[in-house]
Amino acid sequence: MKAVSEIRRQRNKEARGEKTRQEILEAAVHIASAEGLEGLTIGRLADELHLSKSGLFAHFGSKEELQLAVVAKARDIFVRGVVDPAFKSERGLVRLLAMLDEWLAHIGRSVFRGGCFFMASAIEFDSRPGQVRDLIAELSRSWLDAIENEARYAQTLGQLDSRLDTAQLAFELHALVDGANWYYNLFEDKRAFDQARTGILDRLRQGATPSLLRLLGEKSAQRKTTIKRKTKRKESR
Amino acid sequence: MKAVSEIRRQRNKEARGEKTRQEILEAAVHIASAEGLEGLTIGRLADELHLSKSGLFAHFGSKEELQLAVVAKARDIFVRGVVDPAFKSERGLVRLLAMLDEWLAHIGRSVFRGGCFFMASAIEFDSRPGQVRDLIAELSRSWLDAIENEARYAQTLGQLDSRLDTAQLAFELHALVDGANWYYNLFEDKRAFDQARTGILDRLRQGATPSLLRLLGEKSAQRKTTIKRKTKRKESR
DNA sequence: GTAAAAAGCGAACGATCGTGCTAGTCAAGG
DNA sequence: CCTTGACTAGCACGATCGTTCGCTTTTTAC
Repeated sequence: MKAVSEIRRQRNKEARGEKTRQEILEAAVHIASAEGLEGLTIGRLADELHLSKSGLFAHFGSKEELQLAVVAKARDIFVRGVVDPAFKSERGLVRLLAMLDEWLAHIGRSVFRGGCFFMASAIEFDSRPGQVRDLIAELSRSWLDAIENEARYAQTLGQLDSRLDTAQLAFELHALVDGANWYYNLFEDKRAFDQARTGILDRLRQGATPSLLRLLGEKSAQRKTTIKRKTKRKESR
Repeated sequence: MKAVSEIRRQRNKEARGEKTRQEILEAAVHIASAEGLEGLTIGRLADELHLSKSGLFAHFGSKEELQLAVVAKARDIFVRGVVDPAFKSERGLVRLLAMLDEWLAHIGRSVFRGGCFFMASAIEFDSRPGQVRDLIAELSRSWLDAIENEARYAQTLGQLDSRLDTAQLAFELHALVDGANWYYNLFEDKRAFDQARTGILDRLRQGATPSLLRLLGEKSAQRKTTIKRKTKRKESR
């Protein structure tokens, strides 16, 4: 009996409290991406959801708790939209490419109005000590590490030159997506993604072993190498 | 007579109003870099400068005017700290490298607590239409163009391969600095600049003509190419 | 069915936001 | 010396901020 009731309670708890909590966070993460985590205001959020300020507030207890929950929610969305799809690819260089492609596509889908949530909040909080900053840094670090790890695994598979500095590679790949996010959101120009992809493929080609070059050639048959593509100034958003 | 009085008046205007105005902007630009242009508050700014809110406010007339003035001030600082020094180098690839180096050094000096002012405010305002956003976009664009132009000039000098896509190159170089700014401010780790420099030199080497490779070799004699440097996990801040 | 617990609302708090209005200080011109 | 115009302070405004408290409604447990 107790077991059943607890399950019921659990189910119900998720059906009410947790459900609205998730709805709140769903809206909050979008506002926060546009207005910033600090610009995200409880009154505004309550209005948008037709809730009372106090009722909403009770779910979190403080603004910092809300911000932490929003960051966690953003991670969930990132995992579902980027990590999960990419991890369906086989490990190694294919997955590495998938991670970056899914990431770029995720940004291009404009899931958040303010571009990549983590890059925006990283820059917003980098000079603002506290739990929120720590969480953002931790999540950013682990994603950067995931990129590097996949590159290292590609080395063990003989897909990437084993002398390659994978930390350097991960930094550059990340930077290219970073740059695309900046360019796309500031200039509203989707060519950012082409440029990022071109750069990414160049980086990988540069470190690829001969056998792998063929694989890469297939994966991007339509794409010529940088040096052969002169600028085509055609707005394509 | 009229001319003299006007000059005097001008001088005085600069000696009083313009002087405090500059002092205000000096403080404002630093606060804005840490708290964001929106987080920059008039009350806070007035306290810091021991001025009354209304007295300070009168200098600008609206918060948006203040923000615009702050962005303009940030540009001045950027020009003085990055552009001017770099433009002492001879045109072409040397100057291109100087621009990027000065830029990285500028960020590394932590002139602003929140990292590169324009990257921070670009991300803050990219989904916030208005004059401020437009100004930031315009200044960012012209700096990116300046990088590309210098690369193009290097082509005319025969320092860079003429088949190189300079827009792509400028994008990647910018992205590397962008990445360094992100990494440095989030992780407080100066290795970001080494990684960015390594990437930059690799990009330039990649497009360099044979004669230029020697020049580059001198300019970075102590620095090996990426593929030979394995990660040295030594924290160096 | 009833008691307990969870969820949500309304009003109010002190603080601070951006912005006006009024009056006073102060250097410069006639 | 008086006027003028730029500069600054004081005060107050309505709005909104994060947060608290007490109350009502809904849901759950037995």
